Amino acid sequence: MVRQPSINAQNRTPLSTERIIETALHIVDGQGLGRLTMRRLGDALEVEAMAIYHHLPRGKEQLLDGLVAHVAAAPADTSAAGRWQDVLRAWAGGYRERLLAHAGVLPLVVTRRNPAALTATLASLREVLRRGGVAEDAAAVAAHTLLGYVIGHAALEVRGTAEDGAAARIASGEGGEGGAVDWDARFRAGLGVVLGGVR
Amino acid sequence: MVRQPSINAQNRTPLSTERIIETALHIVDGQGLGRLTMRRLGDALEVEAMAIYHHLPRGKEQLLDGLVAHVAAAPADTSAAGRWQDVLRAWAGGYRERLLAHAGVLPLVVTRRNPAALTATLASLREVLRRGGVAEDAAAVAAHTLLGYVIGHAALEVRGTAEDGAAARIASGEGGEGGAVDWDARFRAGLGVVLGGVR
DNA sequence: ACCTGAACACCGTTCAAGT
DNA sequence: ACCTGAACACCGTTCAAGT
Repeated sequence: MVRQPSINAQNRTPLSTERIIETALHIVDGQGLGRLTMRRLGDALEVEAMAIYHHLPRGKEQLLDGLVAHVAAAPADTSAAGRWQDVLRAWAGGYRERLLAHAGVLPLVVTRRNPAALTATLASLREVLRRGGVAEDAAAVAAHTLLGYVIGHAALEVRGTAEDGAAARIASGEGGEGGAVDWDARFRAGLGVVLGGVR
Repeated sequence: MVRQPSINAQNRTPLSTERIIETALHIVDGQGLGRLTMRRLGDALEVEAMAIYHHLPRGKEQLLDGLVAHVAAAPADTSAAGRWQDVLRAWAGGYRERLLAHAGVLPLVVTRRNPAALTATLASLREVLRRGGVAEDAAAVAAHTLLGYVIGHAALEVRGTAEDGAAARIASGEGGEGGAVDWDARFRAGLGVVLGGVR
């Protein structure tokens, strides 16, 4: 493939941190985290890989931090009307979908990268509970428990537990649609367990 | 460093899958997942990196699968006496410690690798609940919820949320030992929320 | 200021060869 | 059967150079 750098360089929309992160997320969603390399990212941006370092001086580390921030920082609506149970149920559903849509970054969310992303989310959950009348200590525990559950459940879900499906099929005979786990229903049920346990 | 291959090769305990996995886990625990390379693992085993492929034909993929199996496959004691709540509380405490002791492999547990490891653990939780008199459907939900919570909480804990500690310090004034989060207490409290929600 | 191109020190893995 | 050594196709990153 032949390039015409000087011509392309002028007609291209310039590089930006925003565009780099979004392109990287697109690669991870489409091909997996293992195929996200600086060189491939450069190709997708129609730029030499080394140009990325001008916008992200800390290199790939900073790129991965940006991905985590982009998917894990999704706070609950602290000004929403209604019971806190409903507000948190709605948040949890959205957050789960977000994590599943970008399952490739889940391992990064779990690693130490980018403390701020999850902390903002955690603070919003605590705020919803406090405004709903839950005591300070119980709110801190519940916020942590809820976020832990949502992340942990998403992790189990992503792994796709084929054997779990097989076990359910054996236990339930031939009823239903063939024994496949209904993840939506199971998530909602587990969410009920968690929210129902908050005092 | 000069080697004497023929002499060393004879005096060394031979390579085995067991020894390879354990040495790899030692590297991950001590230096982090990012520093686990086939060449470094070979050095630690006092062997050329390529010798590992003779025991793990699928290479690094198989090595990582082995690490997950080694830490994530820790089923509950299905024949334990006492209330199921106490059995599961004990299991959860042990499993959490296991995950925290090998925090470097948590990202691997979260990824698709090795479905069998978590499935065996999940089945044991369901069995404890069923023997305790919980209905089939509720047991499946509770097992999933519990495992999800323990993994998710461990993930939050590993990230060490420094900002969370700062927020708690502001909210609580100068009481206690300086406002640091008591992770043990928080884990137990969250566990109470989850177990208390099971019908 | 923004991007390129060559170079460096690594990776995982294959493959022929040794014992 | 078990291990070695060279080789291949990649990595992330630095650095001098171009515009």
